Amino acid sequence: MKIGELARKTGVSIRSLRYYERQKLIAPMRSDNGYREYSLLAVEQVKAIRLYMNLGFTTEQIAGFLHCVLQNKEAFCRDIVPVYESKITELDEQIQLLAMIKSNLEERVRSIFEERRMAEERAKGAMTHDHHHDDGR
DNA sequence: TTTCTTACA
DNA sequence: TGTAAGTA
Repeated sequence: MKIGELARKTGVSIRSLRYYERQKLIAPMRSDNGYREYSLLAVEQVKAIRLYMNLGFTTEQIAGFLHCVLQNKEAFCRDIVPVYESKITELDEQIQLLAMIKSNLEERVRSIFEERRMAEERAKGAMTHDHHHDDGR
């Protein structure tokens, strides 16, 4: 099938399909006219690629274990485990970073309300205490 | 009409 | 990733 058909069957844009090829995730043949010719396997291949990209893996990482995954259904791919583990630690780091950003924002909100309270206190105090301001003379 | 490559208001 | 350009 040609790229247009594969795009329809997978829901992936033609642009992305060509990009995957550049990233060595798929290797379609070329017909005489230079058009990419995909086998029927391409459909599941692209779906697998989408799956791993959605899990946050880079195209480079995917290129590494894709073959094994497509044939052995992931269970017997030995070199895929370390990739998963590194991804997990990476996620832990991101979680920590996000936690810091979150607490930072929370702190900002607290200080805003704090300042507001102080300002309101000052305004209330000014009204109760009959302050006579001299005009200078 | 579809696909190809290259390049970017 | 989309899209325009100029082909084959």
